[in-house]
Amino acid sequence: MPESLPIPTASHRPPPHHIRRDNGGVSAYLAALNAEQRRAVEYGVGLDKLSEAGPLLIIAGAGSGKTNTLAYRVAHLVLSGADPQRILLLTFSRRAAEEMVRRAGHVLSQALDARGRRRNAALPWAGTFHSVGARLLREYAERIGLNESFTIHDRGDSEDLLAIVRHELGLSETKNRFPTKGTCLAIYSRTVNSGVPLGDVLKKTFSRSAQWEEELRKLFDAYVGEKQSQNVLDYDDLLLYWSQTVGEPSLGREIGERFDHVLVDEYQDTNRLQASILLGMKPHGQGLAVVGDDAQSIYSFRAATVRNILDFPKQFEPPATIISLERNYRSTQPILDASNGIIGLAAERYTKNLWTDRISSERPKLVTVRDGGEQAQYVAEQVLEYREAGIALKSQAVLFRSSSHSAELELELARRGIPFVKYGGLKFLEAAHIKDVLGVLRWAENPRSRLSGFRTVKLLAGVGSATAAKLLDAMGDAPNPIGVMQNFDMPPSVASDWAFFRELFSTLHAAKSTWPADMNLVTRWYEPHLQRIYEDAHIRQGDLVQLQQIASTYTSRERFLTEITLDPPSATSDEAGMPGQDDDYLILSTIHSAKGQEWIAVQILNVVDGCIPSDMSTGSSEEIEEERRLLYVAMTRARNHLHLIVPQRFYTYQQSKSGDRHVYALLSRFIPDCLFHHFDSCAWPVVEESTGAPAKAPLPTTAKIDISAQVRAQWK
DNA sequence: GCGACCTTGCTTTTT
DNA sequence: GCAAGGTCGC
Repeated sequence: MPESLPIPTASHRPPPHHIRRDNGGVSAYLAALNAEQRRAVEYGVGLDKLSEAGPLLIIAGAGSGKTNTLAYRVAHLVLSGADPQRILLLTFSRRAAEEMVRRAGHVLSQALDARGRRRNAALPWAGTFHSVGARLLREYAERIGLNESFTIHDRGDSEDLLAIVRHELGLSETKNRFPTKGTCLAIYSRTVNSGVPLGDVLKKTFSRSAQWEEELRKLFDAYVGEKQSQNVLDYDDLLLYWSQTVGEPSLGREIGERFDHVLVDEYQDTNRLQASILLGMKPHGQGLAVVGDDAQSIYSFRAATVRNILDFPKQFEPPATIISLERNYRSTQPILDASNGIIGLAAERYTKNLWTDRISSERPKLVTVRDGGEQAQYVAEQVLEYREAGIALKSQAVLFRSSSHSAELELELARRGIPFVKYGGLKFLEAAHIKDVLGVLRWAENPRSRLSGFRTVKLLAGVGSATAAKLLDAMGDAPNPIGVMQNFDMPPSVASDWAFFRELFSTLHAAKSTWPADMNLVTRWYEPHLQRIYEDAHIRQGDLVQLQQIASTYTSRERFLTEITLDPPSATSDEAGMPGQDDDYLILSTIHSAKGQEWIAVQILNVVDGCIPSDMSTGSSEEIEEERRLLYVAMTRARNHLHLIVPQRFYTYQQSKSGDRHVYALLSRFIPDCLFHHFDSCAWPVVEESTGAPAKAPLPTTAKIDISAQVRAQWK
């Protein structure tokens, strides 16, 4: 992963020489903060007992220096005597966690240098809820009835296990239209994360599956039992077990007391389960500080709820102190005006309008192009123009709602030789060959993982589901599963492959810390199977090389397996391997993955109905409101230049039933006429006046036309 | 019981 | 376009 890209709110971050030695006071370096930021940083610090500070809620608008403020607070706490080992810093995404640690470390080391002091500034307890949960659970495993060698299922694994259980319960008959495994997992996950009873979840969010409530309940019960007997946890379990653990008063107190300060970033993206974890550890809110912006809540599909941040203060007695940051240091006023206009039309809104003193005469551009191809060309030319003007590629980003929206642009960039890195939407863990290799390692790590075992033995030519099931049944409840496996009677046709595998497995299982050598053993063993199973083996081989590289950065198999599941590679590059730090490259990113970042120039693709809002998300008004916030998040990433691209027709995956796959598009409903004055509307390329299409209003039609040949080119 | 072949479905965002 | 699921011949 490349070094973090954005320039952190440069306009107010103090350059090093601002940090001066002072006469023992701790706050000289805080002079660069504005009054509200400073209040948030200093809140509760300086009390006799630091941990006596009551809970704090910081409502921070986009670009208001939120992350910096949290980073300064961490640094300020440490400089005021807090022990970095006893600070818990939680974020939703891994990228945000890294950014936070980087900035806090930066502030801290500058301040320490300025005082001629050296201290360990590392923050060992900073990370996502899921990764911190995994760590704590492994540590407390014995005491809460878990086996500490548990492995973690990613979504694909969870779906597969659910499918197996469903089948065993006889719920997979095709005619009865029982929900798919993906839907089952979504229902399960929402129920767990929202803390809402299954019946209500079905009624509210999955009404089409509501008739299956009793069967689903049985399914989930069996699913949970299966996970427990296989010694595996899924993503939701990392939060659920953590929550249950701290819900036990004695354990809650013990774990809560390990941390004097608990700080949470992007609090608007947490769900009820996460909120219950915080409450379990800090029932009175002592030392608890959360930061968020309700206007940027974009993870409700994961059961995140804005209520969490809105109801935070009154969970406590006395209620939490609220500080809001409304000054924006990132964008120019015209960009903010347009963004405020968009969010101003939201049905519900709690934060105030952002303001800035960064004046500019350049309004955001609303650019109408004919189709996806022209959109790609326009964006590429714009990028080059900006680079000519001195804006590095790294300071520019192209954002889109869905990962697939950038396909045409990626081809165009490759054609023009513009290097780029793409964030989000990566399905690394979902590729079959990656799952194969990880499955072998997981089985070795946790021989009771039936799912991994099943997948692994079926790789052998001549072993199908029947033989695999027989083996795993035999291993199932045996006291010594390895022994059962080594003595298992395989059909003669598999004898030699089986012998090879047993040898590999006993090495893996017996080995003491031969990581990452284990990984090489597995890939070498897997190689012939890869060649046999996949026609495009050589392409997949490349992914395995990448996997090996990642593996070599971890100290043990357990660390690797945990981290690769919780933090799979988040970016891809057009070049082989990720570019180095010194290389310049354009950023492509889903809007979700762009959260918390900023760039000098931002272009947003497909600002049309069907993309933003996604037509997958127009079912309820809540969903539509979230899509509106998504556009707001995208727009507020821009510092100086913002382009919204409106292709008049675009390729869609959805219309396949009627055959036509190109549809005319309308400008996103989030930019109605009354907001046009915030934008410069134009058409591109500039057309001859006689045939010129009106720039402002794309054709108001939903008629479909077929230009399938051009479409197919996308897959070449 | 295995595995080659065909059909069907599915296409959002993330831990 | 791709993967999962089902069918059917060996």
